[in-house]
Amino acid sequence: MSDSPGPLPDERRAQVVELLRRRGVVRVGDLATELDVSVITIRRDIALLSSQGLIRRVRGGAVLHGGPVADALAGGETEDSPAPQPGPDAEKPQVTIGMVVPSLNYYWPDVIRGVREAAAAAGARVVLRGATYRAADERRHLSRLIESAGIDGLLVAPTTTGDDGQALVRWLQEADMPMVLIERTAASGPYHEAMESVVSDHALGAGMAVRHLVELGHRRIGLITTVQSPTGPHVRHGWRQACEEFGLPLEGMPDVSTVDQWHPEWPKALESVIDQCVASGTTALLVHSDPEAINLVERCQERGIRVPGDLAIVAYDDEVAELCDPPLTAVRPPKMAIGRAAFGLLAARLADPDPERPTHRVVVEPTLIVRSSSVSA
Amino acid sequence: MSDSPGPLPDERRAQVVELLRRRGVVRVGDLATELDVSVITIRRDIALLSSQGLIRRVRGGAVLHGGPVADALAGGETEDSPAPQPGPDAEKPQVTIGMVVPSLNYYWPDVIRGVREAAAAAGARVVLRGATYRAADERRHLSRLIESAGIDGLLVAPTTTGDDGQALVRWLQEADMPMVLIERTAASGPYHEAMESVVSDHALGAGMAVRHLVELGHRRIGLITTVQSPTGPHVRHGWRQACEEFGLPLEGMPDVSTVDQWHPEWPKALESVIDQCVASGTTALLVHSDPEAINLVERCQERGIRVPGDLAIVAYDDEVAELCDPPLTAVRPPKMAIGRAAFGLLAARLADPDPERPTHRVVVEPTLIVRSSSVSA
DNA sequence: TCAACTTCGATCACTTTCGATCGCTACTAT
DNA sequence: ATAGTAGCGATCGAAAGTGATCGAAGTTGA
Repeated sequence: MSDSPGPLPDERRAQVVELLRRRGVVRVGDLATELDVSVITIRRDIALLSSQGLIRRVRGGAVLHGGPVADALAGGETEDSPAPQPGPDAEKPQVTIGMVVPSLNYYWPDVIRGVREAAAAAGARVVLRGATYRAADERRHLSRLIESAGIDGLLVAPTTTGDDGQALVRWLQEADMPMVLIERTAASGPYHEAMESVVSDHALGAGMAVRHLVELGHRRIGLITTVQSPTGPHVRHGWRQACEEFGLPLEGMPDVSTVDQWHPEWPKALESVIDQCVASGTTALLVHSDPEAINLVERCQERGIRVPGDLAIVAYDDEVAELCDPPLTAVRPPKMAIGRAAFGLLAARLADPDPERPTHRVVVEPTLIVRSSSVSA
Repeated sequence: MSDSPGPLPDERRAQVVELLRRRGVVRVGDLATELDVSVITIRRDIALLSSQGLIRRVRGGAVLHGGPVADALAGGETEDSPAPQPGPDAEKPQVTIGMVVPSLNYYWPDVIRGVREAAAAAGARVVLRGATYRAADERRHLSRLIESAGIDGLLVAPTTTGDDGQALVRWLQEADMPMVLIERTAASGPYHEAMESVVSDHALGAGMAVRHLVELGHRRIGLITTVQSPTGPHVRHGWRQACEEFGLPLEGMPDVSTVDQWHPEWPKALESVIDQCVASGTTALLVHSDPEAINLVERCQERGIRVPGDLAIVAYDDEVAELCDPPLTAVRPPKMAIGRAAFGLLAARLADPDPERPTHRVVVEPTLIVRSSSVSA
């Protein structure tokens, strides 16, 4: 060894990478001579750098990832000379998740953001498809995803009701692909084991709304949901349970599953609902979902019914509740947390070597956002 | 050391950083000579500066973040030479979890193993305390853990029933420390929001047992649990639900919550239970938990009642079910998965910068293990 | 197919570097 | 004046890095 000390080990390794970047190919013997160390040291350096995904080791030396030699040999990577991955782990192949949601509007963008955020943090890729709340359409998207190369698992919010929905669920159960249901539940197998799922606790959310209204002194609290909403039954269950817990009257209270605001019958349904509130002395109403709640508030004002003075309103979903005048108190499902938890659950299953990993179901809690439609100024 | 005092410690450290900025790489020996201090002083300086994220320590010296060496090796960082993080903490301190379980026997060792395994994978430390199924004892352990230095979060399976249990839960809710309940649930806050928890789906487990027995042709299925078991009510709920789903008779069927096998009244209770089975024509029995199931099988054999020929038995917990003769079919809660999921949930909360992260609850599915006590040879 | 040559990696010995521990000194607060 | 604390340096065992050797494996040419 020469009089002056050579470079530090990491400094030398950086030189190896730099020389390789310049030349595209390097030889062990050449580097040993240039850097004034033994060939075994250079071999060890190259082995380490390769294991870190920084260069590609070949016999006698190394080549640059993305350089002409590596490109010509693309696809012929070995386990101790892998192709570089953008993820944090050079040797870990990138996981690809297929995701099918019933809509790319309204509720779902925040769930999707949660999934993407968690996937980005984990170095995974997400292939997203938006369907249309119809089982047949959903199945078409799912078939294409499953049949396409490279999908490791599925995040899916399938239609589960009706004959078509039940058939879709059975088809999913037989798909033999890791999957997590989002905001849906289903059972499978001879003992009705549940499928893995991540859901909001809508019953608890509705219960929060009822408790909030009871705290404000209300005792006649009604419920409006829209037909065909998968969330509706859970909201109704929670509303009923909480009313029973407080001994509130259910008999004669508005308990309506109505058409949604796009339906031609909506204006009549809206009048009927308000009439029922007036007739029954209802002083507070939980409405799923936001757009219907906003319409209801506007129509009340037109009829001289003050909100919240005469009728306190709590909306559900908190998508656009804030835009109402007055801004609506609302129950907000934890959409981004749902997305993150769904990705996490699927990733845990994909990463778990145990083929008999038990099914996990995750329930995430909504938040009550108190605004002006339930509390007086 | 020269006559005049050297620079102040922080002054010297600033010089280290400045020299590093100029040169890109520095050696410990060189700096020690230049700054007229020992190499150990420079090593300590470099260690401190690295922990502050200002420089990157390598063997023999340091390199500049963003300098040529660091850039060339980017992506190849090791755990003791991490890339600088935007977070407040360049060298993430080890997370320490306190864990209090009601017993270090029977059910809990596998849960503890699950926690330890997940903690080891995450580089976290677990401080374990075994209590005695008494709220006062549990509270004593918890107080000591909370008051001790360095506990970041709690995994706890507290007594939740009785006045003492409810007081313990309220005390936990006010503790202002991240925690996850294991195999327990509790609500808190003005809207009865749930505390974070990881539980086995014992109702589903009981339902699996009933389905299994129905598949074997049984229609008169009884239930035996032991008083004061936190699992018992969930098992009973699932048994009832599944019986109702299949339209099985509940009236007149054994539905007993008995003393456990250590109780002096156990032999009489056992006789009574078997008498009820004979009198009611019960052909199958779900028994929580294993030791009582084994005792029951033995006593049946003594009375000439064949298992499973005359009475099919499914045990619950699968701790020692296999040791029976015949080996018992049993429902096995997912204990290690529970431990892993509990640690994961707490770790996710500790890692999440969002102070309003919603509460997550995880439900994990048991497994039915079919052995000889329910199927004929 | 086989021999010759090149390359690789395991093993061992040696050197360098690191960090825990302990003792000492200087400084500060009481 | 004294106790406590911070900073420093020496010592020593542990860990990391390096080089030599040798058998094994891969490549090439006849």
